[in-house]
Amino acid sequence: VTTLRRSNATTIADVAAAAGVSISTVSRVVRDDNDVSPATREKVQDVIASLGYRPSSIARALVSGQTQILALFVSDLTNPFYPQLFKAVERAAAQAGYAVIVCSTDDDDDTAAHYVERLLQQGLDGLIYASSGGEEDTLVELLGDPRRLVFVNRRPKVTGCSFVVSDNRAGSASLTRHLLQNGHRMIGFIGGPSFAANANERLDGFHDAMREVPGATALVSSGPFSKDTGLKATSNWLKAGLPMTAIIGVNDTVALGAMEGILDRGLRVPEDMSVAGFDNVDLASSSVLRLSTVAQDIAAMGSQAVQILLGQLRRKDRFAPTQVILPSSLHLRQSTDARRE
Amino acid sequence: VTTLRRSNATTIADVAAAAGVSISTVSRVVRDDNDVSPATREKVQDVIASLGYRPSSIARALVSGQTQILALFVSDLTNPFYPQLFKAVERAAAQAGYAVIVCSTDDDDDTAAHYVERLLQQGLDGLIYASSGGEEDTLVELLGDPRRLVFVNRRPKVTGCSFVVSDNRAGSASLTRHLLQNGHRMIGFIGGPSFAANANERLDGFHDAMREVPGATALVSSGPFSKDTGLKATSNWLKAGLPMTAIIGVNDTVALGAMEGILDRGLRVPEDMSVAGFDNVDLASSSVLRLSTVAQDIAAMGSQAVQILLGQLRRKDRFAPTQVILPSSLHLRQSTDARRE
DNA sequence: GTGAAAGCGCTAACAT
DNA sequence: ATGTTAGCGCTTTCAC
Repeated sequence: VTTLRRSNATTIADVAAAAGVSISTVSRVVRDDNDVSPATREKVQDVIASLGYRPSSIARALVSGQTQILALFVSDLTNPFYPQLFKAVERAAAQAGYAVIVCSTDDDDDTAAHYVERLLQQGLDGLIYASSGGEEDTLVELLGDPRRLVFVNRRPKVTGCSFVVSDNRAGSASLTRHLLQNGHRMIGFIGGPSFAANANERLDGFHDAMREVPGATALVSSGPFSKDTGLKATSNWLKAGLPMTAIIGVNDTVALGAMEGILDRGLRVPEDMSVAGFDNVDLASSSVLRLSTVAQDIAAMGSQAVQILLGQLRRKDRFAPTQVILPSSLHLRQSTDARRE
Repeated sequence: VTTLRRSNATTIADVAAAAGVSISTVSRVVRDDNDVSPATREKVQDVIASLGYRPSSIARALVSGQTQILALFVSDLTNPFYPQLFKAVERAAAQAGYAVIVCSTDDDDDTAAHYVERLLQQGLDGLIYASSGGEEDTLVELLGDPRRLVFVNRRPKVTGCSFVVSDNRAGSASLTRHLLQNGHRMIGFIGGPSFAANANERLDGFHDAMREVPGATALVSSGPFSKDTGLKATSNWLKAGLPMTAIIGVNDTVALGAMEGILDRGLRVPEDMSVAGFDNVDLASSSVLRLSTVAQDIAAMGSQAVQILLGQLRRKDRFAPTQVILPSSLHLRQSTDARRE
């Protein structure tokens, strides 16, 4: 019985035949394995080159269980934070010979779970989860091994997993302190969804700083990580006649929405209202925004996540999670230039 | 010889054993194949459910040659056009059971070629190329079959391939005509790199419209699709004292850069200078920009590309490329509100 | 140093 | 309607 389903690609058998050696020898050469005599090695390599042979990762995956594929879970690539993260992840992954599949979860647990199941079936080596929120245990359980997983950006509730996050609380506190020092006494904080640890930490930092100044009033609103959340919270506050003089968005996108709300109302930034955000997205430094923000080292976050993940995948002995907290830094720009006093 | 490399996953053999049927019967049930008696089918399905069996895509791929993996090539995910495109592609792909690998080419042919080689080795069913530029023939050759490829966003130079692009020339012309009607007589066009067909088409459309008005003066500059290109071109023109009253960016990012250049110079948009772009990126509608722009139907572009690609992959008979040109539409906002006369 | 052969988990003839 | 068997392209014992 001859199967005609053959693809046009050269196989290891072709190489072996052409080189007059056995398949195993070719395999050894390809994998840089043990002793192969220099002579045969060279001959095989020549044949490989002339035939343009490339080992099939699929066949390899079937026997090794490794696909050289990583997944990056994000909530929404439309938030400019994620493309920047992706670039860092992609670079590090590509360098190690891994491809990366991007999955948008929209911060929905079911969506994430479905993706994981499908990817597991398709054969995925590891997962970088940038938008953790709810059912992390389910996730770990599905994945079957904490080694295959690194959380990024949002600190997970589950223990025993590796993660790379920013020092959100301290960053937020230092931003808030800056505003307080500039004389602001009523500051609005537009937070994120309650399941997002980074949002909570930033809110905590905000309160930390506000509590240090007697008489300072904190306004807090929250919603999804979107422009609209910033816009609506700001409009509501403004409509209600609340006399705050500064607004902090839980990220730059929310801060942008806040700016829109301010401008739509005919007010100016920073003369009438200071605005600040988080992430230091590319856009923040633009002359059209000049947005003060707490910068995260997104590139480090991405590349470290990959390094940690690949390290865990490699090591077969017992596993200890790596948990890193990256320092954040305050970038002050014109959106918080005005002084109150 | 017993291999102990077994992964913890349930295999088709486990199911067969547990259900007391042969492997092929299980395979038939899984694939919804021909006649299996309702009784056995149900029994097998029960066992599958209770064992949590999931067929290995890798093993499947080895025999079928299909991995259910698509790739999306973009130049730079940091340009907000691409995340929007990705979302459309991802949705359509996921619906059909495909995962999508994103690759950033930075508009570099070598990078793209390397990615293709690696992906081919890893087993990739099809490719959506959103940032075509140079060596398309090499690409098609590498891929081995035009069926596996759909160009998007930029029309390829090679013939015989499917693509989905926007009606860039007409869109650009209608935008330009609008500016001319508003009294602008010296208009700057900041274009993209020469290898990008969409940039060239937009420039052509600009010239089409400008030529219709005697005495209208066209200023043209170009560079990569980046904010910086817009910023620099604008600064140069302004510094040179050129009396243009409107600037068109080849995309919204370039237009944003132009805005920055104008603001940095202490000028206002639109009072001193009208600005317009292309793509209608989410940010364009923001109150901080209110950028007039030629909108592309990005969602349609992405989903149609996937449909076409999957259709081509499915059909094994002879192949005829599908080439679609999506209409673009003018979105006028405040950035072009000022009238000259 | 090299080869033979088993097997990774599945699909697809080919029997029955 | 169901089972048997031969691969898919590779890695990996195990012999020699």
